[in-house]
Amino acid sequence: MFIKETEYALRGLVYIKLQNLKDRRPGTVEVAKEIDAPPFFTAKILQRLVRFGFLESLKGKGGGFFFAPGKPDLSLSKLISATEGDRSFSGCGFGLKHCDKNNPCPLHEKYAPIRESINKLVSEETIQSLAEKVYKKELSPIEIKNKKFRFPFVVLIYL
Amino acid sequence: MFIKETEYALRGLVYIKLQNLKDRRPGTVEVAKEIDAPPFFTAKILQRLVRFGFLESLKGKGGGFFFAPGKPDLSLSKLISATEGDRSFSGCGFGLKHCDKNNPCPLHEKYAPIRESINKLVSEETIQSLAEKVYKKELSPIEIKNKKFRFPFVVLIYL
DNA sequence: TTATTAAAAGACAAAAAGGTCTTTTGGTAA
DNA sequence: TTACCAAAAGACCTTTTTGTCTTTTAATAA
Repeated sequence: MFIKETEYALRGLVYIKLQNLKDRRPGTVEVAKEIDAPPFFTAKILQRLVRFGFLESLKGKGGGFFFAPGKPDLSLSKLISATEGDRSFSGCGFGLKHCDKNNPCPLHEKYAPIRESINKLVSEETIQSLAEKVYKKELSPIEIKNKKFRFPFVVLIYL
Repeated sequence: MFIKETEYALRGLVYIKLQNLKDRRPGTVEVAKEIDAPPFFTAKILQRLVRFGFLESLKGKGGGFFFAPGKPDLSLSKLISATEGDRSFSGCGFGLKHCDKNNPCPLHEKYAPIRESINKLVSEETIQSLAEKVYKKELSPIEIKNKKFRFPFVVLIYL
């Protein structure tokens, strides 16, 4: 499971990109509300993402967050590495420090292909590609605990 | 990524079962050393596993931990549910509270099959089946930070 | 240039995870 | 029955994660 920061970052970025596609620049309060995350915490996380260089921001009236037009897409893999640190993607698929074909753990044989699928997924998919998918579909709002959300709760690949 | 408790539990249980196969009942100190985990913390975790009913223990001289002979195998899935709580296996493959065929997140289509493989793996494999694999192979010791380990560092399925 | 808006910065606090240690309890063997 | 051994119980501590809030800085519009 990802830590919350990764979860909120992932959801937040996809939401921001989705709004960008509609020529909008959402702010922290809007983002937090739409992705169902704590507002102040969301603000802090978005700040970090800006410092990472993943995202641009503008202060003042009409300000908000947006992706720089020229930049290449941000893969999930890069985002996850940034927010999760060494926790994730530590060589072997299991988080084992020392597990490979020569020193396999008893799960190695069966998990290796799964691991590869995951690697493929997170390196091929990007924040932008996910936002595009949502943009094209325009999902109907769903209700959770008396709140309505139109934005899909993207993304917590966990186990 | 699993929390440490799950990681140590998984490794510890497989190690204990492996020793049981050799008619031994290892104690906390031995287990901790072999799986490279903090001794006191390992003790606490093994205690919890006994309370869960996954494992038996015997106090006093010659005491230690062992699996009750009659009992059915313990699937990884059951163990993980116990140690991780609601964190894991929350319906949808992504940890999304509300994501399915009808309300898919933009990753749903590509992650669903991965998720299924993982579910299959953790429900089919058991502590005992993993221990058997190790038992039959008797892996050569590997060296990590000037320490030698013969027991494979099982199991931290993470992303 | 002033008022307003919104992000940046950073202090602070609460909760959860990770880890340590001491005391108690229940066995074993001599 | 005594000495000893090893797990059980639980108090306690540290670190990390999660979350809140205030102050500062920068941009915009009037």
